[in-house]
This record gives sequence, structure tokens and C-alpha cells, in this order.
Amino acid sequence: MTEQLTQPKPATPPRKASPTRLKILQVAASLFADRGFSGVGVNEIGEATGLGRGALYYHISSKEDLLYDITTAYMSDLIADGKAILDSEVDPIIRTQKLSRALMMTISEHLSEMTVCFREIHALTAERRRAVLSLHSDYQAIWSQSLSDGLAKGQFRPIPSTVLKGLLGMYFYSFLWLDPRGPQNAADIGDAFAEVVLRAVRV
Amino acid sequence: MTEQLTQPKPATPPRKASPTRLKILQVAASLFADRGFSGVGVNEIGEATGLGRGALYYHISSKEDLLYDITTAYMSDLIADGKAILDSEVDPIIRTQKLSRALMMTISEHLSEMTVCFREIHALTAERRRAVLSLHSDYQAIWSQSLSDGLAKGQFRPIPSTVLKGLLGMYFYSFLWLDPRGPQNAADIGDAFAEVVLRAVRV
DNA sequence: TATTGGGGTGACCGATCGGTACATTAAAGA
DNA sequence: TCTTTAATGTACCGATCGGTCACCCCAATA
Repeated sequence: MTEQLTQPKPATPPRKASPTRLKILQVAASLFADRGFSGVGVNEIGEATGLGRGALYYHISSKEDLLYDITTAYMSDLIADGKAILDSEVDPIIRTQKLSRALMMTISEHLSEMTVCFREIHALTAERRRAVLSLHSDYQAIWSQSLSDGLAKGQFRPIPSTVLKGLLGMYFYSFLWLDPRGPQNAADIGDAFAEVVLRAVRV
Repeated sequence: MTEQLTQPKPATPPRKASPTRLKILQVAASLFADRGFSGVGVNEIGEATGLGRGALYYHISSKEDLLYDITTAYMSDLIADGKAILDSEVDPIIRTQKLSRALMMTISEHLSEMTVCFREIHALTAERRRAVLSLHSDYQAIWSQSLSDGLAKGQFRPIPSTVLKGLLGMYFYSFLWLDPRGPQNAADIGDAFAEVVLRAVRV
């Protein structure tokens, strides 16, 4: 017993944002986007990063943790960016254009991660699924707020929440056909979608 | 050798549309929608249908076959219905409304199957994935045709194909938030979405 | 030189994976 | 009654699953 005067377990906290960890997150996102969370094994993630299973688990705590971090990372960015736009731009129309472009650019630039974020929520356990759905709901609230402001200014008409969900689905579903190297770049698509939204909500 | 005068292997074709098989398809669709194709085991499908693995494999040929049949069944219906609307209705605006309602009603009435159809394509092997994507493309062609007709009649403006993909994504992504027993029924949502589409494409 | 500790290896754990083989049951037809 | 056949249960196959474990390597420090 007395030899436990040294720390009984240092627990070795593996530095939340170590470069190796970021690499793992990135590789895993790409694999999950390709074949789904349950379709990818941990040894496969290890191989793709050049790590054995032991080394892999030195950097992550579980496979599901990996999924959770992937799904939350860029969704949080999206919310932060959205709030910044809400604060810095007051004109409802320009606001909509800025939100639209920001959304499409984020999806396009982090296509694997966003694909996982939109498509693999069901693989999370109940508690974490709730947390991610709450983030989605927070993001929708930003658009909802923006549309309400336009309504208050007399520029927009009221729309049911299902229509807002539909309009956002227009963006969210784009991970299936979006080609980041395609002829139309993300900014152009974002502008085209903004026009659809504006035509839908303008008086 | 001579005793093989009887069929060397009757192969027992398990009646493509046996009631048991339909039940399996239905149960599997629900499970896949809940936890994803790779997240559900075949024994679990057996348990949910009250069948052992042996009995299950008497009705299906492989787990992937199951997925393929689920993804194609109602997508084919959607295409058939869409073509019928294209043939029977010439007014572009009413056509759009009818296509919109039919789509939302099918999604709502077969939510599990459509969820699998929109979300689990990646779990199919290359050949079958191509086949399913081809069905999706066929369905998009119906809307595209309808919009072209409206353009020829001078009622619609031309839109880029990415906008059409986006508008369809509005419907396709609804599997995530749609509640078939919710306050707004599918027909109402279909009408609301039709208005969004019409506002987007009208001159 | 001795000690420490971050980072990594590879064997191993029990459980489950998709799929098959085969015996069995029940009903129908001869 | 005897044979066929649709339908099912069960034991089993090799492979892989997510995760853990004891051990090791090596650079920095004392």
C-alpha cells in the first residue's frame, strides 16, 4: 500500500487538441461519411491514420466520442458564425444572403464532417443525440430570429416552422450531391439558395 | 449421376412477394431507419419478425438484398406516380402542386422506408448504389421536365440544376423532422412546399 | 547513468457479425 | 400410407467487433 504514495493513476490526459487527435478526427470523418459510423471499424481508422489500436485509444476515449466530436465541432462554428452575422448585419435581406453563403461554404469546406453531422446522428446514444439535436435547434433559431426581424420590419411574411425546416433541409441535404470541386462553387450556390429563401419569405 | 434426373437443385424460389417477406421488409426498414443498416444485425431482424436466422434466410438472399428492396420499392412508386401526374395534368402550376403533395404524402406514409432510401444508400455495393442513384435521377428528371414545360409556356423562369436539387432536398430531408401524427398533416406541408417551389420558379 | 513519462505495439478479451448446413415439422398430393 | 415440399429452428462457421492489457521505445531530465 505504501508504495502508492506516487500518484495511484496519473490518467494521462491526452491533450484535447493534439495534432494526432485532429488527424484522427479528420480521417474518421472521411471514413464515416463514406460508409457510415457502424460500417467502419476502429482498426480501420487506425490503419488509415497509421496507428495501431492501442495507440489510437491513447488519443480517443471511445469510438462514439469520436463521432460526437465530429458532429459538434463544425455545427458549433456554424452557430457562432450565424450569431456574428445576426449581430453585425441588420438588413434582413443582406442578412439572409450572408447566412446562406456562410452555411453553404461551411458545408462545402467540411463536407465529410457535415455529412456525418447530418446523417449519423442516430448512431449516438440518447444523451449525446439530444445534445447534437439541441445544436441543430439552436442553429434553426438563428434563421428563425432573422426571419422574425424581417417580419417586424414589414419586409417578410410569416411562414410556418415546417417551411423553415424545409428551407434549411435544402442546404442540409446538399451533402449528397455537392461537389466541392464542381463547376459551381459554394458561394454561388449559397447565393442561388438565398434567392429561393427570399422569394419564399418576401411579402 | 443418374439420380440427378430430378432437378439437381430446385433452388426453391421463395415467392418474391410472400406475406412473410413483406413483413420482413417492413420490420427491417423500421430497424434500419432507427439505427442504420450496419447498426442492425440479422438476428435482430429475425427476433423482431419472430423468425430464426434460418427461417429469415429462407425468405431473403442476403442482408444487402433487403436494403436494396427497401430503397427501390417506394422510389419506383414515386416515379410511377410522378409520370402519371406529368401525363394527366398539363397546367404547370397545378402539376407542381400535385407533384409536391404526392411526394410529401409518400414520404409521410412510408417514413421508415424513405428514411432508409435517402440516408443509407452508401451501405449498398457499387452496382446497386448506382441503380438506386439512377432512380433518384429519374425522379429528378420528372420535376425537371415539369419545370421545362412551365418555362416553354412562359410561366416559369429558368433555374440552375443545383436549385432544383436544393428544392427536392427540402422534401428529402424532411424524414428527419417529419412527424406523421403531427399537427400539420403531410398534404398541408406538401402544399406549403409547393408554394415555395412556385415562388422560386415563377417569372 | 538512472529515472521518468509520452507515445506506440500487438496479443488478447468476450461478444457478435453475416451466412450456411442440416434435421425437423406440417400440410398437401399420390 | 408414402412422398414431396414449403417453412422453420438450431448448431455452427470463420471473421470481425470495440476495447483493454502488459510491455516497450526513446528523448528529456536529473
